[in-house]
Amino acid sequence: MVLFRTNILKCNECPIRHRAVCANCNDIELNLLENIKTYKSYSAGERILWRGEELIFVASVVNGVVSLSKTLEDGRKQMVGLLLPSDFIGRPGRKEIEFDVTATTDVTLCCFKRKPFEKLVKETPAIAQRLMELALDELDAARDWMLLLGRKTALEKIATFMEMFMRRSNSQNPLKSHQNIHLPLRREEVADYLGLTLETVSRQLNYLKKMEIIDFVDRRNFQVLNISALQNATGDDSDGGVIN
Amino acid sequence: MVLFRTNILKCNECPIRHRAVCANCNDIELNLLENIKTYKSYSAGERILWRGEELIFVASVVNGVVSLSKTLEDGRKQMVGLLLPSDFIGRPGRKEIEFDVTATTDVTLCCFKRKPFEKLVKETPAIAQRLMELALDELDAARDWMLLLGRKTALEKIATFMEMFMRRSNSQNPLKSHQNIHLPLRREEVADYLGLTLETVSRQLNYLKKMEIIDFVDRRNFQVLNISALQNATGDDSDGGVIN
DNA sequence: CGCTTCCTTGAGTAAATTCAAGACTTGTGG
DNA sequence: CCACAAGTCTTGAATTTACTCAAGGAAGCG
Repeated sequence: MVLFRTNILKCNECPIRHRAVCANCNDIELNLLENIKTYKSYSAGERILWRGEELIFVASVVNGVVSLSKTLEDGRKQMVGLLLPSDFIGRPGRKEIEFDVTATTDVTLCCFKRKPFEKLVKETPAIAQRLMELALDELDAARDWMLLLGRKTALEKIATFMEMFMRRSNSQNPLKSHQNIHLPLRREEVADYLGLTLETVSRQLNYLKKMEIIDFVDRRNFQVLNISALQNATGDDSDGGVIN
Repeated sequence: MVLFRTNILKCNECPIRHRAVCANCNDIELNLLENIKTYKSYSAGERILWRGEELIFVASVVNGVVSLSKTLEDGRKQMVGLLLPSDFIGRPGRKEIEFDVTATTDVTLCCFKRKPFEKLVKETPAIAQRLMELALDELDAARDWMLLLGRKTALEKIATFMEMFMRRSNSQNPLKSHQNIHLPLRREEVADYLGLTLETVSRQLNYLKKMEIIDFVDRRNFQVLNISALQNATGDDSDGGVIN
């Protein structure tokens, strides 16, 4: 399952140092984490954990994209989480997870054995608090996702998805058009994210292209040509939910 | 907005004492909560909080049902949370909420002013830990809900919903048929929960009746006549997700 | 009783799916 | 370097599912 062990970075040099579960830690607390961490790498498509499997480790995503998904008995699949670098896998007090965890791209994880980590959480409020923040952020995201799955049209789903990737992919200049956006998912994975079929995803993406709202560089790389048209197509309130 | 102030119960006599945010508290901690709590009541249909509104209090649901919902600009609505007695409204570190909070039935809340409550949370690990558990339970529920919204058929959605209410409504004898199940939602609210129209909800409920899987006592009260047929109709794994 | 709200049912429609075929990409071995 | 295979994506046609629109019936409330 584990392909190779990546060279382990010093926490201080870690790209996710200030966003991951360790974000609020001081140098002493960081050392405690450093002592129990190991890196594991997975190649694209590899299964990291199966639903129901006992969690022997918890982990932060260092790089790559990880998907969480659930499947019905006849194989219909729904993605229920998309983890980017600094996101966390595993929760305090949970011995197992009730979804599959898959490496969508090549992935490196910063892993902690569950039991020593949970001991550390109990003794370290900075970690406990950060875990809480991460869980609440996921809950917020899950609720927006539920609105999308339950009530948006295929076009609105695609537009929402592209708009989200636009914002996430370049957090420095979030609203500049014609920037390259890398899409780390195949059409089928986008479909599983949005509750659509891959054919519908393809059709709607090509519709947005025909409308000159987006353009393809290649299958996995896009540009947004018309940001406000894209945002209008999401179906969300034009103010993005901000009041006043 | 607030209709009347219910007589305030002693925490020790409170029906949600052992499931709510105070579940892990000892008598001393309970006293601290008791000193800052007030009760508020709302009648069915009343709005408790608007999206974006500043949270001046957080609360436990003492009795009644509270719904959390999001709305698109053209009015399409999706329920994103259904809170029953002992569930909690408001999260540590969150000044506002990004959904509407509505009393679905007559409701009594046990309210705490946000700032004193957050101070108490910081000083009381038992409360902080219980809040974490409640948030993680909600996250698990949200992920099952996403699978339902994204991938289940109308019939599977309805069956899943009824099966959930069956389990929740009588936790003593969870799997006995012909028990009365009270449904605290109107057809339109069920539709908003499931991402359907109210007509489709009505049709599928009557289909389950025609199949003699459920029976109506009246509009709001049902019996499950055939539990295994209902569970088969949910589309979920027959083992309920438990792996050895 | 009469009004309002809620629910049911039917007919026609629209949206997304399914099925099918073919084109483009990428990687591999000759 | 090319040929071929596997994987991925696009596009079209037919179908299905759930929605919309419409009407009427039942229940709850003053």
